[in-house]
Amino acid sequence: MQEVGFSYLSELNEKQRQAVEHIHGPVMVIAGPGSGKTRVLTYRIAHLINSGIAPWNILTLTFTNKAAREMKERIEKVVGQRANRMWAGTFHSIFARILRVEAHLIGYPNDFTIYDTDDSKSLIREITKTLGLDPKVYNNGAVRSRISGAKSNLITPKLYAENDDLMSLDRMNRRPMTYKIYEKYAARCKRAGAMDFDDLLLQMFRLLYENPNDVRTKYQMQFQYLLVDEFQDTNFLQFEILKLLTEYEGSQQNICIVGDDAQSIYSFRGATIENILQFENSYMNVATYKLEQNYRSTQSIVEAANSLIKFNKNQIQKKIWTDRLDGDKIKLIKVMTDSEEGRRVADGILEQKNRYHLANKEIAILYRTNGQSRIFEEWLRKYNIAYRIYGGTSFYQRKEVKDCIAYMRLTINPKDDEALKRVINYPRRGIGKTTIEQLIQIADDNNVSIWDCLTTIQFNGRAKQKLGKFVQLIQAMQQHAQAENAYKAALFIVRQSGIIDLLKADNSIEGKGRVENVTSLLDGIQEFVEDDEIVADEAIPVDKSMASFLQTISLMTDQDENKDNIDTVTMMSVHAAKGLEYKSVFVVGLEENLFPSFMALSSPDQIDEERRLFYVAITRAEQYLTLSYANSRYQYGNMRFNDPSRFLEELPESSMDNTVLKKSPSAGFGEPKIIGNFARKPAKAPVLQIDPSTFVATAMNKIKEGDNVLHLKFGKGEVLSIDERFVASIRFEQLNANAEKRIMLQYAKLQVLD
DNA sequence: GGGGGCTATGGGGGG
DNA sequence: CATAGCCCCC
Repeated sequence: MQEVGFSYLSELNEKQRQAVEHIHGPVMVIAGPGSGKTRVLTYRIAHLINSGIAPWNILTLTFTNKAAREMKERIEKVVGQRANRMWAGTFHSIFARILRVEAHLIGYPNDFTIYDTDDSKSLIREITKTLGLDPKVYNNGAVRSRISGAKSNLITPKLYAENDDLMSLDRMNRRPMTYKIYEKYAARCKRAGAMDFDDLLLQMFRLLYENPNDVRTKYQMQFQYLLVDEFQDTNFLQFEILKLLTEYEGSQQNICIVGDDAQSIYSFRGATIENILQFENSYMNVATYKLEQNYRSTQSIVEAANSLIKFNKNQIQKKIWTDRLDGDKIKLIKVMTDSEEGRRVADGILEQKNRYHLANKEIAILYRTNGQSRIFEEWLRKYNIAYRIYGGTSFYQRKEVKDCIAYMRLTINPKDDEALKRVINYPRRGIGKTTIEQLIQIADDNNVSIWDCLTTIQFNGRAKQKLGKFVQLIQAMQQHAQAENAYKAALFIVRQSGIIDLLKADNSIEGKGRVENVTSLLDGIQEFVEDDEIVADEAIPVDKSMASFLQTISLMTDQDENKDNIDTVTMMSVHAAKGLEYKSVFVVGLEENLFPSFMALSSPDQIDEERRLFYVAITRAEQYLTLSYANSRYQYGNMRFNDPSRFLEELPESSMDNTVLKKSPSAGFGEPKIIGNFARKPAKAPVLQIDPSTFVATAMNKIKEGDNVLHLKFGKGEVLSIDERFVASIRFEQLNANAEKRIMLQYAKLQVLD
């Protein structure tokens, strides 16, 4: 066992220490904001490992992949590299990884496609049409969320049709045939070898449930210790899977859940606060620990949060407190228009940067809806403040990027009908609507995928030749994907499909942006292929296939695109800010109909959720909290007038800064112009002082322990050890002295120095 | 089969 | 306002 450099137990308060040391049996930790929840989780895992539990017997389910990665890095500092053999990730990514090995047992290909929300909706639309239903009544978004809700509650299409409550609600909404769409939708996904996000959970459940003797036992034995973060945002199905993993003859039920009912903000996607409330009833002898001391925020902020959350009906009783009496009171910016709000917030940021010497990355602007980002973007650009927007229409949702990805999906899984429909006639190759509709019909009649139709049925006339050429194109792509790495295969796809030529023909600014986006996608794949650093589990062979790339990008969360080393102001939705903290936070758009959202106004439960969301927003702030609202703003083309948010009145007078703000110092800027639609690329790795032209990579068999090496990304370092799989542990000068990077020599960009 | 232009409609949060 | 879907015309 590796010597521990310091005693982690001494870094914990009494309650935290108890939660860390209680390693056997079910444990529930109720953790208020900033109460050291992450610290408890990481030290608990470190403690498990130091107690002799094998890392690969530990499964940690987090809310983002980034959170999992950071947790591993922190644990590594305490117990050393073996920490990397533990399993940690989101529910979706861990289950996807397991299903990639086991899916054939439940009738899916191991190379299954993951359907995103758009794929699901377009499939639902198609089914609605073939059933002869009115697509306006059967709104695909509404139907999708019904199906999603059913799946999240383990309701099969058959059970759905037998469920009076569900059926009568559908009748009330004039959508009585929803159950039929659900049935067809499930069959079509299966036929396409595709899983939607809910399926990653549902099929994982099926896998365990239907294979009780072998597979279920295997994973029960594997995951002896379970930790679940943000438990308040799990749904019924997720809890059922956890139960399957922990409930068996002789189980010690070593499950530790961490959460805060006051921060439950995902009921719209099926999360139920019931899970946290029912946990104590689901297991025998649950030990509960409440973490109530807030180490993050100052008095004003904690007081405001406490006062606010009291307006909610139901909650687990707790008293959040802080001993940080320093810090400013909460400022409120009141303005007439949304544009003015943008300017005043930018002013505020500039002022804080000057007065308190804040770095950009210590500041965040949080909003209720992603659409609000544009105005702040304009003003920050005007003020030359570097910013980064998370979420919203992300890079991978851009049309040109999705088109390329659809070809890749089709190459990996030709049964993927949604991908096929997207590209069969893009770029144009003379396969028209009629032909495609016929194809869909034939596929449906024979209950096979469209691809199977294309390759088995003889067509006549014009269509025959055109369809034949398309099949040949995809087959050529498949051959390249087999023979070459993901980058080269992607390059072939982008060129041979004709996409890149088509985009290059458009010389407008937008057109150039699209070409740039495709280039960025290719760069991203190359980076994926060439990356020599191991960040995931050592136990699992590194998979650099195109299928692996596709899985990675479809399960990325908004926070996962974060590159910490870039000094930018963060802009994101409050939902996306969950779990994060900033020295200074601006929560903007505090108006009725916006925050709380107009969608929530009719239901007290939904207002409570909006309030919890606001609670999450203000508790992200460590030291400076600024709130703002505008009397009027443009929404969907119209000027709207809204009252200040009711939540503002729920904050205590004593926390608020009531001094009248001086007129903004920068009133000379005038109204911002709307600047063109710039392509937003994923952030590149930071620039290093290494000259690539003099860099010569050393062959892997020439690198040995004790060598001083130069790495293109991490700079100078020393090779500490090399294991049997040619993974080198290297300590880099410019990184934290405790952090060792594990570099795969097979892909390494290392130069041995004399 | 392809393209252009018009209209209706949505309108939130995300793995 | 943005966009999807539709109709109509070539």
